Amino acid sequence: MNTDSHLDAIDTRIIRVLQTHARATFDEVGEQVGLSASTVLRRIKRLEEAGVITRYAAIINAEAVGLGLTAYLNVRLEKHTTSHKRSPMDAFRASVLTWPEVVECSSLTGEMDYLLRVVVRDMAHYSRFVMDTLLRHPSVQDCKTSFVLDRVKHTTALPL
Amino acid sequence: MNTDSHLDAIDTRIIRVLQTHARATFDEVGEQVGLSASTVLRRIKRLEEAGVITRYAAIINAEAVGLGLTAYLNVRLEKHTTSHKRSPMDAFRASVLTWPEVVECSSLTGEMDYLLRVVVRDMAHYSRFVMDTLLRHPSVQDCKTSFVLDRVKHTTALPL
DNA sequence: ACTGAAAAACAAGGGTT
DNA sequence: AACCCTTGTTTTTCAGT
Repeated sequence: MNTDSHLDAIDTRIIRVLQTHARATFDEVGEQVGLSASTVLRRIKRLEEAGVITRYAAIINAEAVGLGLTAYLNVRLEKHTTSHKRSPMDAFRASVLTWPEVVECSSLTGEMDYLLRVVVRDMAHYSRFVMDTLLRHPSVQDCKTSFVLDRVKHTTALPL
Repeated sequence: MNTDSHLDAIDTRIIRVLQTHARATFDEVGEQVGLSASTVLRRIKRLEEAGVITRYAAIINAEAVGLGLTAYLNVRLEKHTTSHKRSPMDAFRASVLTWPEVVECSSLTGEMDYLLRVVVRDMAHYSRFVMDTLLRHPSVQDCKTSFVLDRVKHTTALPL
């Protein structure tokens, strides 16, 4: 989790390959960057240990697995601590981590406190999530939904 | 790219493993789901060919590679076609695909037309992107930025 | 630091139940 | 549809440059 992991040009090129082809063999990566498989192996291991590469993910077509609806949800929390134990913020964060529908959650500058990306099967499921789970949460004051009509671009690759 | 790829319980479990461990060997996946490596291989190949698994991605720690600032950008487009060639929508979409800072872009219901997630090195870079690129685009009417203060949750794994 | 060779592990296809 | 077995490939270690 280092902030300055002093990557050289070859590390950057290796990362670029793995961002789109995470199952490439060390030989294949080596061919792309002009290095032997064993050297590539050592560099990738170093990047993993330094926390630069955090994990490898298969990217799944949501519609193909029956998850046809995604929404962005702006959430505003209560401003006051009702209990002496912990803040609404901490309670909300802990809950978000347990809700599988929420695939992404960030705290933001601006009027709304959090932006969630929520992926569900259909509108019935979405409605249940908002009514029965989100709005019932004691930390949540209100929320605003925007449904995704079309995904124009969706990459997991950072601009390197 | 099928919408009904009739996945059985084992396909679902294989996907769950690969979503978080995309470089696992077929043996390792097989151990998790109780199947032999060759059977797992055939099922994964089938999922790839059916477009259920679209690709494999190494997930990179943005801060560790010097990309410390991420922002959500709500964009509203011009409503009128100024040229007879194509709509502002098409022009905007085509441009978004060429802007590397934009890692995510969806069209939404609600007041704003598009939501972008933008990842950059620092505020200077962000400012340049908005002033010199985004707002200069002929299709763009206006935009509103929310900066990410903290990532509470960020998974690439769908809730299966 | 990188390479190349050698051993161990793995992938991938065919035959069998 | 799944398993086992076999062959070719890949990973991983290690001595050498």
